[in-house]
Amino acid sequence: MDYNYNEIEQKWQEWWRKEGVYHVETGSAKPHYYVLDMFPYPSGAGLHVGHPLGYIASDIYARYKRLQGFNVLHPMGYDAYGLPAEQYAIQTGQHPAITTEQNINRYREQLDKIGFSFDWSREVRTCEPKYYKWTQWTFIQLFKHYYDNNANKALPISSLVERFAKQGTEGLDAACTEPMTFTADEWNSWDEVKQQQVLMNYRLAYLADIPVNWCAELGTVLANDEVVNGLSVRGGYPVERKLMRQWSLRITAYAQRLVDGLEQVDWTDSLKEIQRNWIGRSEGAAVWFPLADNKEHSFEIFTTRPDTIFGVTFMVLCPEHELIDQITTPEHKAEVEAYVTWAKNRSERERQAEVKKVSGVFTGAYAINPLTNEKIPIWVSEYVLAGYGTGAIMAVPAHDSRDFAFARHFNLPIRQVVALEKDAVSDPATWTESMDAKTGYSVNSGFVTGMKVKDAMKAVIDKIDEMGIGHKTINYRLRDAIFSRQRYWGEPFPVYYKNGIACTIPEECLPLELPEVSEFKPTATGEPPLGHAQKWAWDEQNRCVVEKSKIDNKTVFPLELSTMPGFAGSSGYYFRYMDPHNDSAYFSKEAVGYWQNVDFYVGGAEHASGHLIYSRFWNKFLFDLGMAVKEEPFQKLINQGMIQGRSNFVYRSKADNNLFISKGLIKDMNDVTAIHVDINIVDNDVLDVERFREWRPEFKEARFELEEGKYICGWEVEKMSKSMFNVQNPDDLVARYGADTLRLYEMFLGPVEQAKPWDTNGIEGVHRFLKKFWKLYDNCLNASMPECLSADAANTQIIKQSNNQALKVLHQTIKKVTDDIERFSLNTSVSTFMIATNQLTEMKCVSREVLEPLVVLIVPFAPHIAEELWHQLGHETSVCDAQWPVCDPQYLIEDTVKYPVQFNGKMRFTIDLPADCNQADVLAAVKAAPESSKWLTGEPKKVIFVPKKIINIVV
RNA sequence: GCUCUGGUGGUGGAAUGGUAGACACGAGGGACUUAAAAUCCCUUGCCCGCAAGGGCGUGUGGGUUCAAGUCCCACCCGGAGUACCA
Repeated sequence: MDYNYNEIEQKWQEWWRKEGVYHVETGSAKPHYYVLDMFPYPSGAGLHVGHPLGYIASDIYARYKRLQGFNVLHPMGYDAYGLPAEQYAIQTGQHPAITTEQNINRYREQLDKIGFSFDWSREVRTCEPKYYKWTQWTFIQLFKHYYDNNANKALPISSLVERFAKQGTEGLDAACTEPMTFTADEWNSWDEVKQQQVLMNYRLAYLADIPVNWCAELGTVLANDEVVNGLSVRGGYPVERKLMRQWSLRITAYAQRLVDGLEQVDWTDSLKEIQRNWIGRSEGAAVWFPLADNKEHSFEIFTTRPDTIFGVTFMVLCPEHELIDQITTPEHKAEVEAYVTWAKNRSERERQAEVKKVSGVFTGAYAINPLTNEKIPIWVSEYVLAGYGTGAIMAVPAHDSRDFAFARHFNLPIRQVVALEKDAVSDPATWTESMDAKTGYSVNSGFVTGMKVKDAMKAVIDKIDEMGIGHKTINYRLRDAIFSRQRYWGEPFPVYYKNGIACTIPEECLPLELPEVSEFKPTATGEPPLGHAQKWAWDEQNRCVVEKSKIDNKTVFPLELSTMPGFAGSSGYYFRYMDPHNDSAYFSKEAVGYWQNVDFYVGGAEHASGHLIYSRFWNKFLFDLGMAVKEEPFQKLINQGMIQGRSNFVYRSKADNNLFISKGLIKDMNDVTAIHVDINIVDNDVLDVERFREWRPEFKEARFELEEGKYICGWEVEKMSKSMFNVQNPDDLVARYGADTLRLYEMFLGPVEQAKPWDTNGIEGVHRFLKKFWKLYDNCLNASMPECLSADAANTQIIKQSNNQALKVLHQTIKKVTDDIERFSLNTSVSTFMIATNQLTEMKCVSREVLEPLVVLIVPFAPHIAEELWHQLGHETSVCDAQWPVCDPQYLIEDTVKYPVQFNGKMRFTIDLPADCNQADVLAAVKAAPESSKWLTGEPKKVIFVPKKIINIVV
């Protein structure tokens, strides 16, 4: 019987569904294991071959764990809110919910064909009210909590209110936007509006004025990558930096815990490094510098190099700094204002793209160095960022490369205060770059001169502390997360405004459902799309959403018009899978108590600094509330590499527009134009010329210069995109080769974690392998298995002997495949299966003792063929519940070792020797070998012998 | 600029300091076939050589080691991310 993959795969997919083979129960005597994929955004383009790469890897692991006896949670869902559906809605009027539903159905169809072991009864969609109810609920909790640095956790706002009423800010150490000090009397004297304003300073979800890219023409805020040269990508309208009142999450309160938590998780060092860099913890000092003209006033700077304070030759403020207006002298006013206006309107992207262009302006004002009493000029420049530290720096051009570039550009003095050796001082005028390293000794530095850099840092901090002008401090580059979007297709905020005060709707009234709108665009007055909703006001008495016309600001109030960003719904979705249908809680105590956290998480590296930070923050907050039981959500994590496209090209003659020249025949690339050609009409770089002529009307009359009867295309690795005609759809491959082949091939392509170009050129080989694998079983199943097992007496000895060899192959395979899965080297396990199959075929193995465990080994990789063969071998229950075979080392023992013999580290020949040889035996054998005479004359200088590995003779 | 990551045959890749190129693809040759498909067998890193054999070889240049694709230093090139982070 032939390997009829289409029939087999369909049959078992249906059977698995019917039998509920992948249904998972919470709470079982078995050990639990949670395998999660980053859920996809269901785009209109459908699934491409890059998505399944990670899903297949995690499915292999999930199935492997199940075969080892674990109760495995392996769910899937959709990150269903997002911009593309909304953009499509604006263009066509089609409701994003409809588009999203269609796309989800398409994704599901594609996923189903690949044979994943997902428990679909646990599916979540972030855009469904019963799901986003809990996103909104979490937001309300964030709103109702603040971060107490002494308790080192989130605490209820109500306890903060009590504290303020009793003792004001006395003894309070809490995360906040602006530091505040007030007494209990002051607090109690304030009206509700003022009190609420103060509380907003502490809430973990808070409103603040944030600079955003505002495009008046589009009536919306744009992301950095939607702005180029100050114009919107869409439409080319002007974009300005504007302060807007936005919801933010005080993720910075958790910065230290986010750094510390990395110690507990099993992630790659590079990923941890990315996160550490993103959080950007840096130790340094805050120092107050008084103004020269008004010594009563001073401003705060942050520096990581307090030891270099004797080398300060100028100060720099960011263009947003509030001090600029006050200190700029009249003669510099015009120039400074012009610069500030220009710099403020530049996007962050622009500022960063032009690193090497130095710009800035002198304010005319001076500060006093508190340690030297020197008068130093104050400049303004965009290289100092408002969002980091205090937005002001002390510039030490000799020891900071950016300060150095600035000083050179504006001819400011440069003074060396650190040297590698105590007397190795040179003239900075001769330098080509600054000396940034934190090594060496302080020079020209008053009381720290001669100290090591590290000691000088400490000495300066102690000194400024003593003088009361500064202190040691820690800064993080992590910023609070802006949580408002001026969009339609997202979670509504459960917030209404009572005389300007933000109030959350009662938790019992959740979810607050996304209202219908007449248009998905912003309103004419620049309000977000929810401004179009007629029924979008909160009736406090009746606790329901009512018509906007009923707003009286007494009992009916306006609702928030912004919606939440994409990361809102994806930050805690892994909890919901544990208990997806719970209507009374986010998830039950029992469910989280059983599953704990995600054991193994697979997803793209592009989420290294976004999703993975937000999720960890979300989890820690829920941990503080006593809901999550683990501080870290994702115990082990791997990133699947990006799949790049492999484009094909045809070459059109510049002299003749209908003539296409095969790649090998082109003499000069300048004579031809390379044109992208659809990879679906190219096979192993050979163009199907007939299909090419049909492909597009302009190629109908195409003529070809062929080499050996073939048109050979060129190729290049590029991004996978429609415009380059290099998109590969998994369905086509499943139809042509079957899901098992696709699964194996995606793994065979290379290490899961590495980026690689997609190329179907090798898929035939994997498909051939499955055919061979099938044949290995088909041969003996046709010959009727039982007879193969119990051969008559005359053959027993022969069968036993060949069986021993086959068992050795089996156990080698068990060992290798198990090890490979454990270290996610899935490409090499596929090779191992190929080797085993070739060897067993050659041995004509017919032993059930060998072939049955082998079927179980391949289940994670190729579940369909495995289930079919399992049943053909006489089983009635699913192979998914079989037992993972265990390697028996007795079959792996080798009697002889093939020793490579090296002379001076160069391999010259090999020699077969008994495994228990010692160095003397091996050396004697080598000396006796005829090949040695060429290399060995006289006694060896030295012999290195590594038992069972190698012998190296130094002559 | 910064961060991460990669660089091995014609291609994808293998090799946990110990025989570089496993396993595949492609290519070439052959068997089977009326033919094709399918299948099977052989060859296939580069150079010299009829061969035996030898030399070279993991981006480049150094270094450590009996031994380096693997470890260290410097550099070159590609990919991804990015918030000039004081």
